[in-house]
Amino acid sequence: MTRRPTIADIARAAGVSKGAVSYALNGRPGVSATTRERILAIATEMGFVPNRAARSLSVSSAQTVGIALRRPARTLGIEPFFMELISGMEATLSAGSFGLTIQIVTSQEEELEVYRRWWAERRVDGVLLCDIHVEDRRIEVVPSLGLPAVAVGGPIEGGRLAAVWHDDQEPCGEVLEYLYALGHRRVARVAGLPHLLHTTIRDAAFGAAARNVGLDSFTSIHADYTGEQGARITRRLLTSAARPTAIVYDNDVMAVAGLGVAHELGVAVPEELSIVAWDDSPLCRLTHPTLTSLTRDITAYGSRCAELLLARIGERGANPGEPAPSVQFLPAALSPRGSTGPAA
Amino acid sequence: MTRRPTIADIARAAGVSKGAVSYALNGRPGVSATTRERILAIATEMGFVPNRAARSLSVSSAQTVGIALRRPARTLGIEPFFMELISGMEATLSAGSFGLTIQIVTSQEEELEVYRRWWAERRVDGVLLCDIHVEDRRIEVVPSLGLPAVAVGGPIEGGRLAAVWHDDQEPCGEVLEYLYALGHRRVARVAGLPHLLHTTIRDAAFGAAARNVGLDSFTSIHADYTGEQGARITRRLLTSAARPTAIVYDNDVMAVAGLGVAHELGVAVPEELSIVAWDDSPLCRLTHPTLTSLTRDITAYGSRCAELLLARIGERGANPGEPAPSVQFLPAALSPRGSTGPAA
DNA sequence: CTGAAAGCGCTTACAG
DNA sequence: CTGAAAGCGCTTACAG
Repeated sequence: MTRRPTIADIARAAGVSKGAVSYALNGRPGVSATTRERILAIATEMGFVPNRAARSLSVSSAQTVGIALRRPARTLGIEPFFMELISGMEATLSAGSFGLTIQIVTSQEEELEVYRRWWAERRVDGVLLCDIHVEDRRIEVVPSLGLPAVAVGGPIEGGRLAAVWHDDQEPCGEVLEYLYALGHRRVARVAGLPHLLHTTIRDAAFGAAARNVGLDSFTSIHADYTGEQGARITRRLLTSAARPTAIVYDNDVMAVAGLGVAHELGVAVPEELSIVAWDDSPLCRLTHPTLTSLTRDITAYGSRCAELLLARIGERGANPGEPAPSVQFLPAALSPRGSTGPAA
Repeated sequence: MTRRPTIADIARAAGVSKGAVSYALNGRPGVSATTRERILAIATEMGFVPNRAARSLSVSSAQTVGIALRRPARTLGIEPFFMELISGMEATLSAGSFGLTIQIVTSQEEELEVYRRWWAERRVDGVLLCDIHVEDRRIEVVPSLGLPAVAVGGPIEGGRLAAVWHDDQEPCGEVLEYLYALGHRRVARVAGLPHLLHTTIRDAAFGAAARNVGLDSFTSIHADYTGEQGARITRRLLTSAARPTAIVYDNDVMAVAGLGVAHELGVAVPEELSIVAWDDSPLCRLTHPTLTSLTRDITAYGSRCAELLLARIGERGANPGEPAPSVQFLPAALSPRGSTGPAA
């Protein structure tokens, strides 16, 4: 195995300067068409691939985007959401020949530390922020580092942090109208973590939709997205005096757990209980009955987030005063399946 | 936001050469204890963080490990396995201040292309290989590139590719003995993809165990790990003439789908059918009844793989002739839960 | 259009 | 123990 060819080798072989090789390789003016051709031919023949570190050092850009996932290891795997999101991001990143570097963290403090280090080391050019909280230090800290960033979810007040988000008002209305039409009047919701921005947005949207539709009762109980809490809360709901006839869950995992509890208690789905999962995933088609869900294209969502981040990186420092862009994505749509039916 | 401090800035402030700063920062001989202290103090005061690209260019190491995942986007998310594995890898990598870069690919050709590019660009120092096939070009190609690599799973014949694997004979025996003790005589297995090394190893191990235990019948049907196929095959098994009284699944997703089919067909679990899932995951505790599974600590497994890879990277070129290490991990252990019981 | 040179921010022999 | 210098492999003004 011999040493990898460098632009110096190509320059020598072509009888030109290293600068000329660089211009030719990068498709910039500065070399004639004929020498460009010749240089390119020699480069491919030698199997030349530019050294990333050298390039990064020169242009001071890492050609890499980072994502820090703050989830306990045991729950990280089970939600299909993240892998789908990452897969979508990665597709557009690698199309732009950007890499994706990933780190698991356990606290917000650690997460911010990772960002500071990554940015100081110039290891990444930008980051994607997940699970925005209502009071989220990242909203202030990350922009103030000068680190380009895009929040997955929003909208975000303040305008310094770019975000990709989607309207929840419409899908919340769609779900409750659908359940109402099926005759449901007592609906419960097993919600996500109360300090997540995204949960509070749904809290408001569902509240408004419940009033519009005219349900007799609509209660949200906050949980942590795990199967354990999904099961426990469902058990409580199904054994309560005024048992709901339909339950909406803020993620697929809790919905599947809820279905399990219905089986356990001998409550027939959908005859005695209708179940709706927010965020469709293959999980929702694994069960019997299959779960009615709110579908969004998470892969495409991830792609959109990555696109915006690349754009932000590209225009870095261009318009420092302007508010950060806030991009709206398609709202979720209802996919009716076997777990919903007429109220008993 | 001013320019980040470099070793030149520190050298100037400390009144020493850049070399001295580098020695001090890296804890190498070449500076006295007192100057070292002084340099370190100044560095921390200035908030110095070394530029990765510059370091990489000098030492020609990227301090990064890569992993290419070859799964269709729609199935990637649902198996908790990968996220848990990645989480475990990432923990030991970041402890060694290595980064993890990830890319999704769709074919083996593309995967090899990614490795070639990563290595040529010196973007990674090594890679982790997943889903080893029976006839796998990577086993030959990757070592011949000179790219340090560790296979997740094995053992691998040939000895040029390091691997971390675990014995499947013992857990296969444990499962079938357990089912036999419960009175099961006709057992079926919904297996993984037949061209995966890991599937063929289980094929052999289960076959041997079935003979040892003395089952009346044991048949393996190969599938692709998706819920769809898990469901379809289960439906076929449960409607066949000599219906099995127990089914073992090669992953959690197919097992959950199989349970759904049992519900659909009105086959009571575990009264009329026992179900065992290989690879315990939170998924297995989401259902009712909960699934008896073969448990292994995937996070720890990922850590072990990363450790071996870091060791391989460290000893790069040290013993070119020697066969690659083959590290054995703990075998899976049976976790009995609600989905198994006495045969009808 | 082309070439020679400096620079990115580190590390590491090599002399004193 | 310490300093001055070269080098890693690129990019990019700056002269011709």
